[in-house]
Amino acid sequence: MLKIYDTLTRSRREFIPLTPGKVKMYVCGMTVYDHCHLGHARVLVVFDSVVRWLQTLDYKVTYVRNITDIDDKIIRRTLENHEPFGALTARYIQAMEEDAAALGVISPSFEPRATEYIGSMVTMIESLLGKGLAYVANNGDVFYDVRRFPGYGKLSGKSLDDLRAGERVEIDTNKRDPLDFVLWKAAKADEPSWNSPWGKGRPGWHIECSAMSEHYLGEQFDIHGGGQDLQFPHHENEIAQSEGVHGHSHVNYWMHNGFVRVDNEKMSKSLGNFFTVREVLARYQSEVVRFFIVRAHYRSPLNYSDAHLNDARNALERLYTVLRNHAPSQAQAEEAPATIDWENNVYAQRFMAAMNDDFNTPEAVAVLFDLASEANRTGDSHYVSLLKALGGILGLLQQSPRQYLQHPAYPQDDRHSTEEIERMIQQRLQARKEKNFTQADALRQQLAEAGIILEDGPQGTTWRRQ
RNA sequence: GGCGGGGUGGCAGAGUGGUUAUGCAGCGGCCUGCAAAGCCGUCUACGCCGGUUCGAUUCCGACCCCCGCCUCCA
Repeated sequence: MLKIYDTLTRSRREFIPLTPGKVKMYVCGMTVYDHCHLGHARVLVVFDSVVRWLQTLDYKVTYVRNITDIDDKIIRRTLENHEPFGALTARYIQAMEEDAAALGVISPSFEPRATEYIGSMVTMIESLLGKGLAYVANNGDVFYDVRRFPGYGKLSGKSLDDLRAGERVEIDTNKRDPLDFVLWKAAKADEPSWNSPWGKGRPGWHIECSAMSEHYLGEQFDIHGGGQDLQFPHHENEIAQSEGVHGHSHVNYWMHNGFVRVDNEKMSKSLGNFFTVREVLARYQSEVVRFFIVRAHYRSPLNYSDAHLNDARNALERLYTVLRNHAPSQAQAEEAPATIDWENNVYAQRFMAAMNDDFNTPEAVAVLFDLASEANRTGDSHYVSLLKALGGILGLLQQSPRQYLQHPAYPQDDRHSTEEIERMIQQRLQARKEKNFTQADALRQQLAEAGIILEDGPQGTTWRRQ
C-alpha cells in the first residue's frame, strides 16, 4: 500500500487514485530564461522516480509538467539580450530537454507551454471576476481578491493577518490587500502581449498552472508536485484560483521536494550560488548526479559539494563493479528474464516497502547495496539480475558496466585511447609472464597516473577509470 | 514577529521503544607476484536537560542551534 506525504494535511496518507488504476499528476516545471541548475535537476529526477514507481505499481500515469515561457524574468532577459522572447525560450527549452534526458528523466505525457493556453487563462479570470473573487484595478491589472477566498493560506499554514506583506517589497497601491496577486498584467510598451477583455496584456504567473492542469487533467486530479519554494505563494494561489472557479478542491495529494543547498544555504538564482546541470555534467557522469539525488529522501535538504558527488561516484562504482564481475551469461539471462518476484523475493519486498513508504529511495538504494553484497558473496547471477531490475526502477544501472566504468571522469583525462590502453595491458601481461614485475608495475603505474586502474582477474585483466 | 522543517557515528544518509541500516572513508586480516576488485572482522552515533517506561536515539516537555517560507525562485 502506497503512502504519500501530503503537504496540505501534513500527514502521510494512503494513496487512493480518483480513478482506479490511473494517476493524474501535475508538476510545476521550469521558467525558461536560463539553464537548469541542480535544484531543477532535483525536481526532474524526484518526480521522474515517482512516475516510475507508480508505473511499477501498474498505474497508468498521465504526467503533465508545464513550461513557463512568459514572465517578468523572461522579458527582462530578452531586453538584455535584444532578442525575441520566442527565440530565448526556445533555446532554453531545448537545453532543459537535453539536461533532463541526460539525467535519465522520462518525458512527461504532456509539456504544455503557458503561451499556448492564454485563452484558457482568460476564461478562468473571467470566471473569477464573475464570482467576485477578482477585480480590475485602476492601472488595468486584474488582481485576485484573497480576502474573498476563505481557504487562503491553508496549504502553507499561513494566515492572512500574520503575513508580513510589504515588509520586504513595496506594496502595490493598486491592490485592495497587499497579498492580492496579479491574474492579468496590462502590457507596457515593447512587451509581448495578448488581447483580452481588459486590453492587451499577459497572464500572471500562477494562473497558467490552474488553466493547464484543468485542461489536461480536469477539475480534480491526484498529485500535484513541485519544489518546496512553490508552496507559497504559487501553489497557495493556484488553490485559490482553481477552487475559486470550480468550488471544490482540485488536488488530492500535494508533494513538495526539498532544496538543494550549497554550504548549508538554499541553492537559488537570486543568491547566485547555483551550479547548472551542464556544469556538473562536465565533471561527473550523469548517472552519478541522478544517484546523488535519489540517495537522499526527496523531502530532505540535499547538500551539494564535490566531496558529496565524489562519494556518490564511488558508491555507484561499487554497484557497477558487481554488475561487471557477475554479469549473467547469455544462457542465464534467457533462462531467468528480468521479472521481479514481488511476492516471494525478500529483497524485492523490502524495495517495495521502502518505495511505498512515501518514496523512500534511500532505503531502496540500501536494498541495492545489500543485493550487491549478496552477489559478491555468492557469485549468484540471480542477485545481479534483480539488482539491475530494481535499479532500473530508480533510473539507475542500465548502462553496460564496461561503458560506465571506462567512461572518462573528466574529458581532459581521456589521454589514452582504448587501443593504447589495451596495448599496454598486453605488454604488461607479457612482462608478467616473463616474471618481469618491475616492468609490469611500471606500465600499471603509468596508466594509474592517467586515472586508469587495472584489475587482474581469473578471466584476464580489466580496466576502469577512476 | 508568524508559520514550517531539522539536529544520527570522520563524511553522506535511512530508520526504530529493547535486535547490524546502507554507502564512502579508516584500521586489521584473507585473496594477489604486488596491486585493484571482492570477502571476513573492526572503531567513531543518535544536540542539551528533564519526564513517561522494566527499557528511549525513537514518545512528552523545556532549552540551544541550523535551515526554509512570509518578494521572484524547483
